[in-house]
Amino acid sequence: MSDDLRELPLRERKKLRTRRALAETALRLFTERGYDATTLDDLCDAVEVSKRTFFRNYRSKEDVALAADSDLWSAYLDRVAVARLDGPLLEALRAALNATLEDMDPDWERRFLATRELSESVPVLQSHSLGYCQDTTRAMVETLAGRSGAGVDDTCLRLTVEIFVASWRTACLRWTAQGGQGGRDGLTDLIERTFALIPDALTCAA
Amino acid sequence: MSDDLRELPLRERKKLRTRRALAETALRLFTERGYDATTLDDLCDAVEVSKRTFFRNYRSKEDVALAADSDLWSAYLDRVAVARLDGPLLEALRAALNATLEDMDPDWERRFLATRELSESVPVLQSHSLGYCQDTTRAMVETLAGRSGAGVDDTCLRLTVEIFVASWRTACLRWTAQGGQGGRDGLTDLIERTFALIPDALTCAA
DNA sequence: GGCGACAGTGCCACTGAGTGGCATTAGCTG
DNA sequence: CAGCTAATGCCACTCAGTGGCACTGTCGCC
Repeated sequence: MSDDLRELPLRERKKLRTRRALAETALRLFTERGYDATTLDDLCDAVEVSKRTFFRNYRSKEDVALAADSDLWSAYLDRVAVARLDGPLLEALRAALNATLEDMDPDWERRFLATRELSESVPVLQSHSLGYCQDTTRAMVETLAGRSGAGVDDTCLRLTVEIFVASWRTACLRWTAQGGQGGRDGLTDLIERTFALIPDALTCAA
Repeated sequence: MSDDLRELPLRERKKLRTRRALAETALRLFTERGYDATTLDDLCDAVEVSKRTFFRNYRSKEDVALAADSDLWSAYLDRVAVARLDGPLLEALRAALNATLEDMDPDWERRFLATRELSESVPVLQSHSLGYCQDTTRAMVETLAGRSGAGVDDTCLRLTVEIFVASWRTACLRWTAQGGQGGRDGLTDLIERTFALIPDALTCAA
């Protein structure tokens, strides 16, 4: 994931730099001044880019705020697409998630925590973030269904993926509430414990 | 739920009528012309209301499109708040959902199906709709946690509710894909079958 | 090394969602 | 009928997001 490759054409390098500066500065401004209180003009001013350029890099104000989320999901999808995935699906998906988390850029963790905190406190970001989860779910179901042929019940497959994502979000929520305690390992740990709770969750009494 | 009560003060009646006209017309226009292609000015023109009045009734363009969703969730929350809920929580939540569905206004079913179809095809509505689910989840966890004291593990409780919502959405997705086949009973049926699939979903192989 | 092609950018004008303020209307009350 | 107040209409404004066009820095080619 650490693609600091200076071996790109100069144009690509510049563009990538701009992309990163936008995401980085956006996260800082949104956190410092608040999401609504920060206009895109403010952001573009700070990065010294025109608004038009912003929209060539990100589709919306929400998108740039959730860049760290997006990075994770796209890395995860890539991995699932090529991974072997043997044994119980739910377990395999979790293993792939752990592997993806370990492979993320060292700086990603900090950005991700800030993004999660922001997302918790801004409803529109929350919704948008859930939209990402949904898109990822859909893509995963397609990938997995295509791979195992028509042998697997579609509803069952979808349900598995939905439960996977629900567990991830539950773990993630707690991690964020703890201020990202334990860093990446802490998160992995919470994921493991949350998944272990699933059987209890199905049977626990009111 | 069928609150066609003509026994309200005249002012309230008018306001309610406007609210309903907005939701009804919005659903029709969004379906006929497309969500993006319909501006709020178009809608307000059709209902003969000022845009200012629209925003006194609904918080956003997405809100009015998802009014049927909102109706369901708010009715469901009301029920969960007063229901008895004995036995396994997941089962109790499902029973409460069935009961809520049965109690919905006769016309609600049609509106809901149209809303679901719209939501499937418009990303921003999809996200917003997921936001509703999330808000409902949060509210339910609070209600349930408050009721059973500190005896229940918070993470486990949340996980249960998340799995409940995930199952509902999976059932709902299929119902919508089938064009609402079987109406309300068909939906209830799908819900039952989807919930029955949960154990399989946890163990099914890749 | 100069030169054309072209991706990426800046600038400008525009649409449409959403808000605040204030005057006006219409329903309620005595 | 007169007075109160909630609801509405109207107007002006901010800001997200888009389309068009001119410009410039980078790359490839001779």
